[in-house]
Amino acid sequence: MSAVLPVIDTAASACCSPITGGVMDADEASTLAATFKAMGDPTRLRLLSMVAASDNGEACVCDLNELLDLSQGTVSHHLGQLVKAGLLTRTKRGTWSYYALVPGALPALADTLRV
Amino acid sequence: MSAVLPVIDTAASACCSPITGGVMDADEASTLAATFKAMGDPTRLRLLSMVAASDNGEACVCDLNELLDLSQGTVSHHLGQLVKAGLLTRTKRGTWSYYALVPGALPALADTLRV
DNA sequence: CGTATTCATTGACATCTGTCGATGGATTAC
DNA sequence: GTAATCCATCGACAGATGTCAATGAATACG
Repeated sequence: MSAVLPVIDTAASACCSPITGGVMDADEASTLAATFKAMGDPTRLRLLSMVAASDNGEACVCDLNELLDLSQGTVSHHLGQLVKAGLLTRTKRGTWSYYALVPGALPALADTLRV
Repeated sequence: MSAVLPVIDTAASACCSPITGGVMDADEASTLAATFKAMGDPTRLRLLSMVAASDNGEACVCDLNELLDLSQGTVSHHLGQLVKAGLLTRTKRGTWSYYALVPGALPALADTLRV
């Protein structure tokens, strides 16, 4: 039987060659580095964990904003970064914006760190 | 005799609570973010892969410097960042500095990304 | 309608970061 | 000892980044 590979077509999925799988070329390194860079900020890491921990796996900015001692504009900026990095999705319902983890994005990133 | 210092209190060893394991507090987020930040640069990612791919799992700056189109000072700077982040070790033998992966550092980081 | 709420975007600002060239210390080779 | 090699560190600089306050667009509510 052949293995079925779930295809996740995000920025995160593009960086799947493990770090320890030989010398990386510049392009691959840039792509993967962009994702790690998005996670290289405490606020964004907390946002990720808050989204992951919220009910239904999604949270709106109003909830996130209260827990962080930052202006609304700053939080929105960080959320935008995470979306751009392919780690979060944004869904607008009415006045609210709901953010959720991109399925498989974090595990795909974890795979690049496997030995 | 000098005192024995067996404790490796690096950033990598401290970040073991998974991102999806509940809302992270600020301290934990800062510690983990520092490690991801160190990996958020293409050059440093390439350096990691080059060290991992080299014989005996270690490489000297002279080798690394040739493959990257950067000045020696810049490469040394990046290597210092990776050491500071707890991802590489530095061993000086004679005139040469050899860098190697900190055992378990990358897998520990991968664990923080598990769902 | 008008007002309030939610949130992305903009402009401004201080700080951090990546890069280089130069310097200097340590070690090896002659 | 002198010269050469290896490499960390320093000073400088342009560009990126995190933050805020203010603005504006879209929607909901009266």
